[in-house]
Amino acid sequence: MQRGRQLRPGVTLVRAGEPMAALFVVRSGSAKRYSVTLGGGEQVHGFVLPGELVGLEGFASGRYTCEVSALEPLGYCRVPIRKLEQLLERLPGLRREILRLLGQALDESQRLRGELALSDARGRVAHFLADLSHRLARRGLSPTEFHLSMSRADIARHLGLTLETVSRALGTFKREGWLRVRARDISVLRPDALAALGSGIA
Amino acid sequence: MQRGRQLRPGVTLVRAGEPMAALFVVRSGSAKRYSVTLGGGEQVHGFVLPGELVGLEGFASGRYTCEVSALEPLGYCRVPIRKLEQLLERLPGLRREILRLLGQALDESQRLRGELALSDARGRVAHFLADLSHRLARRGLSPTEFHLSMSRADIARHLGLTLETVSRALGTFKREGWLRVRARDISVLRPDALAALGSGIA
DNA sequence: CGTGAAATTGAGCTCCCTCAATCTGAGTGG
DNA sequence: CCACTCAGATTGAGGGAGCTCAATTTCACG
Repeated sequence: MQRGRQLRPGVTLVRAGEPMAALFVVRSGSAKRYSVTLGGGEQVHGFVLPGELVGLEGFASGRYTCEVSALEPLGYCRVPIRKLEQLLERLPGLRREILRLLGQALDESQRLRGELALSDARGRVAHFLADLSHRLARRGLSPTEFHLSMSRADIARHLGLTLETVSRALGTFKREGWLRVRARDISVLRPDALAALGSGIA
Repeated sequence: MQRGRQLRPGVTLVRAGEPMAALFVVRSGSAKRYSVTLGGGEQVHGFVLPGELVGLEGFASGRYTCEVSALEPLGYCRVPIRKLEQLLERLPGLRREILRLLGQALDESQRLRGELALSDARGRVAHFLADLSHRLARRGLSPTEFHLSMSRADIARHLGLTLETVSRALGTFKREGWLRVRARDISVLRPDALAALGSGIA
């Protein structure tokens, strides 16, 4: 396990198609996971927060299948696959842990897919914020006051919307008194309302 | 590995919330993966074809997170987790294989999510058919002549559409000469056109 | 300040959803 | 053999959510 590495905003951590030589654990900052479509557009798969893993999809073919690039200064650790396999040989607990992490990623991805299928625009944005809030809280950060490291366009491409629609949804939440929005700084005033809307209570 | 088991249409193979005691390999027939929303609706995650695995998401928490029920008479094998862990202890190849399978499931789920985010109704239906065709072909079945074991409503709930829209999309494809549709029997006449539309060439 | 990118806001239009009627086909009983 | 039934699928009409295009406005950075 190699640690203490650092990346500047905009720099790419892994590229689609590269052989998967390592997993990465994000320590600080945030990153964007995306792939480039045939038309040249970006398909945003999600955002990586501190404490989360990068590169798991690579197990499928031995190559990464999407790009991950830093949105903020990104601190991370690198876990070489060779090293990981050696450890898996000896440590049954780690075996279970890596299976758990993969299962979690899978479950989460499916839940996100369901969200897309069921919710309308406002529901998706609400869910996005509620999810972000939840993940920040798990890392001991404030679930109600945070900074969006990604643009409205990134959020839109992640949620299958346009950036205008994302902006309007935020505007609605603001008007309803659920949020305070100042550019990319968010204050959540009514987490319950967001969570409800984001869970398909709509 | 216990084999030769059989299930009747409509019967449930695993239930959400049950402890994950085993993985399942489908041998014949097909199944629907879904979960029940708070409102009582079905959220269809996908369909399981012969040769595919059921239960992988269970690694996340040790419990299954969605229901899987047979659409047709379903032949399957049961792989107890205890047994699997014993084998993982001794067989490095199997360790890599299970990681590969989980990675594949994750990658596929993310690709599906992207599809939902990018495509319009016809694109989603085209992608659904192209994907089905591809998966059948991998199992040595005909990629151009097949039977849909799921209802239009199931397809719709899977794609985040209404059943009417699915029906209309199929109608369009038929009118354009891309498909022959007779109830649930599909003949693909222009696989290229479907694949193109389903890949976001739209 | 000044400049350019990002975000907000507005107006019109399109695609899909909603609601409703019709059609098809498989299973049942007379 | 045929009428009946009922679920699933198709088709039609109308309305609304979100996309497109375009004009400001706000914000970050020099």
